[in-house]
Amino acid sequence: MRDNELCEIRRLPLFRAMASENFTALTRAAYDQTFPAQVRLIEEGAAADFLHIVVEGSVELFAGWQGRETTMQVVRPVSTFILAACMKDAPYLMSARTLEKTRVVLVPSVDLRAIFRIDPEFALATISELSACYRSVVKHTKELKLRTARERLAAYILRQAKLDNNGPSFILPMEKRVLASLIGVTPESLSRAMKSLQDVGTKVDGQRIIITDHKALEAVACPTPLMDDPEQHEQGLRP
Amino acid sequence: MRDNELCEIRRLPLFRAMASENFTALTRAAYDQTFPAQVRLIEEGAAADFLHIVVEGSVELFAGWQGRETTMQVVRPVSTFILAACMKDAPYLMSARTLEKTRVVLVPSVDLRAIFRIDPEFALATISELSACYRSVVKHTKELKLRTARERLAAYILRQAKLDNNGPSFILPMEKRVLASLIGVTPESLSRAMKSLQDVGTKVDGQRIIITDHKALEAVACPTPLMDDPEQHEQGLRP
DNA sequence: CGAACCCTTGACAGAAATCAACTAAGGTGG
DNA sequence: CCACCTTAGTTGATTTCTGTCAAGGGTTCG
Repeated sequence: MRDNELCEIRRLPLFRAMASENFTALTRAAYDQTFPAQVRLIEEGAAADFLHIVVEGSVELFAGWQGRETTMQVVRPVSTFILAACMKDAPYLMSARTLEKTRVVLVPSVDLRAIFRIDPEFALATISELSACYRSVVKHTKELKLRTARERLAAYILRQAKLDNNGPSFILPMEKRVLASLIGVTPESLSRAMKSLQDVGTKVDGQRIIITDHKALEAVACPTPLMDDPEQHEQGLRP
Repeated sequence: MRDNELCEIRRLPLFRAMASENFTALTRAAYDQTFPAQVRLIEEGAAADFLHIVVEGSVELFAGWQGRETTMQVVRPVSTFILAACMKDAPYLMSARTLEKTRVVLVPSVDLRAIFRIDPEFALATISELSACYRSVVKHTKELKLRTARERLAAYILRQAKLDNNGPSFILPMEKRVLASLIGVTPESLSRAMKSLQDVGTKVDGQRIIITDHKALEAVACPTPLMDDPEQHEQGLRP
């Protein structure tokens, strides 16, 4: 594994405080790999053998049932995913696939579980990370149950703009059909929702979203920290 | 606090393995209280001062936004709730109210955070508990996005019957309007969904649900461990 | 150049919310 | 003990929203 990545991983909240020798032990057993787009990394129901860390690219977490499929989360660098399954040694609840060319570091979950038993700092960091993950899903669920499709889209746009330095425009970080599934609608419905937001301060030009009237958009989304503020782990660490 | 409750709390996975003196320290600072029905225990957005443990009765976790409201979870004895907010010292994402006369034990979250720093066993148990909480919400979210209202109701009925010794009938453990909100529909829609399930092996008599054709109901719900199996913490500890 | 694939648009169907009325059950106070 | 009131639940009529199906434009990639 390249030193470069090791440093970035080490900087993650999850690994920042642990003892050096334990970090070394963890990453010695780990390996990193680069995948092309649309590669399945994880199949839901399988045993949780590896903690995954996205170093470059992006990964879609999704779930299926009876021929239906839905996007649960999109993970960007540098972040981990499926920590909970690893910690409980339980089957993955979600599948994962790369959305683009993606570099992933895989840490064997047996090593993880061994090390959080001997490194209190790592155990504390794990608690913090899991709490953040939990709170993220709760926010996602609240949004699904409390906001309409149009409101969810408006809120997403405001969140994404904020992450992108709060500029007046940004490029969607995923395909629209993935975004549609993430916010819980069909691509057709997303398309119509986008259109309907053009009356309230939004312009769409391909993958670019332009906010022309921030106040008007906020009037639709009514953002609140209890649904819209990202948990610390969510945006990942930018290089 | 009564010895009786102390024992039950001590038996919880979260507290089972920790050192005795730490458990004593935790519970010395704690106090227990009994509330009538419909009392607000927690307001979303408030600081997470106490870990709550339901000892008797039941508590509804719910969230609101813009005048709308939705039930996120119903907690029954003996279980904890809002652990994640306590661990991160972050604002509660959900409100809580008693559904009936309920006895709750309150553990100051400062003490919690102090003790998981010095008691590795407690830290490990916390990791396990948080992972289970995370996985529960993921399952709830998957269900909302992948199943229709009718399918969610069918799945709920099968899960609840299983918890109730897999008998041919059971009593709904909450009011129907609360169940409706939990599965993400209006009370009117729940009522119609119940009716529509009468064609596929279900009978309803007030609060009692009778399963007359388990196979037929399963054909609607298509239960899968990845959505329908409870995480260990969910059903609580029965006395 | 053709073949996918993504996105959009339109027409339609289906699901669920809303609004309103009515029943039934439980609790309160006379 | 009964009349009254409140509230949960049901049912029907209607509207709104979202999904489905089908078609067409535009892009990318082999």
